[in-house]
Amino acid sequence: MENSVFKALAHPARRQVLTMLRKGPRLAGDLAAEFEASWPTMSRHLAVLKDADLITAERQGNQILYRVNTSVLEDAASALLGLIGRDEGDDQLKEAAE
Amino acid sequence: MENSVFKALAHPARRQVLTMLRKGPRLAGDLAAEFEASWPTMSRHLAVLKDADLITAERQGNQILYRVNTSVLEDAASALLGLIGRDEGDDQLKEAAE
DNA sequence: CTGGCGATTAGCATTTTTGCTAATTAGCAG
DNA sequence: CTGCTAATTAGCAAAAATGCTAATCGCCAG
Repeated sequence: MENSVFKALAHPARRQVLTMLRKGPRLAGDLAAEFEASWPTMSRHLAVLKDADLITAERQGNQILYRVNTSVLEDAASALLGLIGRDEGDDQLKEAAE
Repeated sequence: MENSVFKALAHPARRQVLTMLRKGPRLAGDLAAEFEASWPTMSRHLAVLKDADLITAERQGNQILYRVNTSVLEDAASALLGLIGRDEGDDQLKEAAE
């Protein structure tokens, strides 16, 4: 679960996909067009992201619309912040507490 | 170099090392003792973390003391939050793509 | 039904990561 | 120096990730 998220984030192309989805949902082909990699390669990157629940896919007739799943991204960021030394001992924290 | 950070975070054992370092610096052997993996394996995980600048090593006579580098961890968390398309509040970061 | 487009799946080769044992380095004590 | 402990590096094999081309699936127009 959490593991697949960080694994998914490990590849630059996949992080870039998330960056592209930041401004809003986009079609698979639209995303693939912006990469050097072949279409099937991008398709697999998208599958990895979907597997990690970082994005969701929605069919729109002929094409497929992807959108970012912000809550999972937030959880990951939270987990990282939780790794930063505080006096408490829980590895799951919800608030950035700034 | 963001890339090496996320790559380093991709392995559960390495995230667990960071968790252990959260409460304070620890000796390499002390860390290795808490894992099932062999000592050399842990040594390499530590090397990966050090490569990503997520931890720093300091010799203490016979042993080596590791401590977490919170700023890099913060940067990574920031990068993740930056991937979220929310336009309220904190938006200060360099990009995580590439 | 057929053709075409969007996208994924299959299958394969290459590279990277992981994890082990054995060998080595580094420091300290005598 | 020798011996001992702490930790890393070397070298290898197994597993996983990456990326390609070719084949396939899903959907819609005609």
